[in-house]
Amino acid sequence: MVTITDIAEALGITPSTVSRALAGNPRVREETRRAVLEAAERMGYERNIMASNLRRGRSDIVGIVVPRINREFFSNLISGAESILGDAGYRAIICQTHEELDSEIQVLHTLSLHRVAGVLFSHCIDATDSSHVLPALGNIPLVQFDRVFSDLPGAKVVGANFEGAYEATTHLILSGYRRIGTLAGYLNIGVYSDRLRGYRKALEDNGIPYDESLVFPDSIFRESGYTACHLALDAGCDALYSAGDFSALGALDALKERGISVPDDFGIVGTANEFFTALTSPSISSVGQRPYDMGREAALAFLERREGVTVIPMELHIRQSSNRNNIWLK
Amino acid sequence: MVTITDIAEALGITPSTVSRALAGNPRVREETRRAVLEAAERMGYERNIMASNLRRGRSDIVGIVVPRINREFFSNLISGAESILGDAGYRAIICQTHEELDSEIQVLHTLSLHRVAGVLFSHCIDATDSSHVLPALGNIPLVQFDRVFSDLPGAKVVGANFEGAYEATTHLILSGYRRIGTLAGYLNIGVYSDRLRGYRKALEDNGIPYDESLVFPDSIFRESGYTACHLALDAGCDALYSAGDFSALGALDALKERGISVPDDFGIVGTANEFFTALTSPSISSVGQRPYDMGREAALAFLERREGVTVIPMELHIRQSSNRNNIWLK
DNA sequence: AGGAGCGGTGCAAACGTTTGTATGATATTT
DNA sequence: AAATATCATACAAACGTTTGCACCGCTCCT
Repeated sequence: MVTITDIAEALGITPSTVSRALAGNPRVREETRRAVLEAAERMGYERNIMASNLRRGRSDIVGIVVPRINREFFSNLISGAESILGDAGYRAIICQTHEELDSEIQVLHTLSLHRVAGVLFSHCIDATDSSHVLPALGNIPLVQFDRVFSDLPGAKVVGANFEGAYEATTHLILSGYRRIGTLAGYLNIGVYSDRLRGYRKALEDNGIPYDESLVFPDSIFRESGYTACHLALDAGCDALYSAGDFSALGALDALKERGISVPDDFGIVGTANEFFTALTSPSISSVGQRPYDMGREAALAFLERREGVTVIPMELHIRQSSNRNNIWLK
Repeated sequence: MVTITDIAEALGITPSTVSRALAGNPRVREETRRAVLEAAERMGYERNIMASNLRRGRSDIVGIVVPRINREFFSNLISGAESILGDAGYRAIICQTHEELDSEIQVLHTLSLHRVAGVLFSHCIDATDSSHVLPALGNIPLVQFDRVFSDLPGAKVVGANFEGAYEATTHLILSGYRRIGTLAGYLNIGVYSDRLRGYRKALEDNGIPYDESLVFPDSIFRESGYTACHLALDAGCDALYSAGDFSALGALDALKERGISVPDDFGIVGTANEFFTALTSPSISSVGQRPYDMGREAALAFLERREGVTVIPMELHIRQSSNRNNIWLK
């Protein structure tokens, strides 16, 4: 392996000058700089990242922490973040917490030990408050996305959850559904409480009283969506706004089981715009979160050491599950 | 930050002894070792990974290189690998190539610069031969999985593609389909050529002549599957074994467009057992690859510095798209 | 009794980079 | 002309760990 010392010897100068030349430090003569770059190229020099990291006290790696990577939302978000980080000379190290708090703490701590340059982070469902984050992470720059703790420092990038849920619920109302429940997520998490607020506001703005008995919290998985949908049906619902797509899928399972026709007799809108929502029968309407853009924004927020909250608009994708009487499509 | 020097001073010994004690080196007295561990714990010592990496010339990070992370197969494989690597004290850095050769070379090179402890690797479609790998990667331990170059050193972990395709095709034959084509993948890639061989063998073992005009290569995406299925229909096919699930989905699109009833008049089996295959109407039969196990095996192969090929069995999941006359399910 | 073997520890040199400070040579000011 | 500023480079000390080698004291052998 060729080092800066080798280059220095070859040129009759010292490693420090080589280092500065390579770093683009203005305190080295242009002529010297060119000679160094030429020699480095010719000799096949490649900076020893580990030595550089040790000396500078931090690495060129950014940690991306997500609950799971096999979600359309998170995997696309990661791709978006990678595209920005890569251009800026950073590498991403992707970590899954599998929705487990212990794993989340562990992961943050490991990233901290690796002195990563920053962490892009979406916390797991099990994390009810942020008290574990800073102790595990130390003073490493933090950017939160999607599921954020508002009391933590650093930038936050979130979808327009309130507006998205508002739009989805309004859409159900305009489609003529009258008793609209919601498969709410975990209400201690901001994204889900925002969606619930949006749902509620949409009802109230349309003169429909908000009925807490039609709110089914903690249902974002297929199983819990299935169970909650049965309860919703028993409560007389004829539509559901679901804060997740997997729970919307579970609801569809329940409706099929009961032989209820969707969208004729029951409407559903999910959230996240997972790939599969377009494939089910009926296909599932869903409020999409533009994850790729969120990933890019999160990466930019890190690079620019941004503070404050960036909100990414959401988009309603109307499909069969809410397309009553075919009034929305074709 | 507390260092081994701090611990050494606190105990009146030298950093070298502390280092050896922490590493579990047998050349340090048991009593000393306990004292060091106790002091380390008490003082909140945490090894500086960057210094350790620099000195040892390698890191505790393992690179996992896949074409895309938003595939059920790859994301589950990653989870499997992570579970093993984590227990062994390694961290995974996940890299996507997005099926682009340039990106693949870049990624391997970056991992090499980071002196990762090893690389678990599945190459992209664009890579027609292995000539770029070793130059970019240097002498870092390599484990290939799924899409492997047989001429590269190191362990390989692959699904039983031949057997899987054989089973799927046999299943179609037993279902009474008579003119069975195949949506083959990129035949310069081992997994796909193996699947084609399995398909062919199954036909021949059942007295059906292999007809090259029913082989539609390069179709593993939804679009290419759609196009190829139209061609297959024109060629008189009444069934397709597809080497991918997305192409099977595309085939379903084409069949719906033509109003052909599946599975009554046409049978399909895909490959990979993507989540969505169970959700379409009709649901898509698929040969699954047990990605989680493959990930575990790949990680173990790295840890044990294994050589040679490990084959993971595949499983046929029979769903509606090939369940003619309801003979297989219910 | 003298030397060999061994268990436990210390010494010091790495690993390759970065960076504060010193140095020497010009250029600029008074 | 002397003092001062400016520029480009050199010097050397880090960063914290690991590890070959040296060393010391002890036991065991012949």
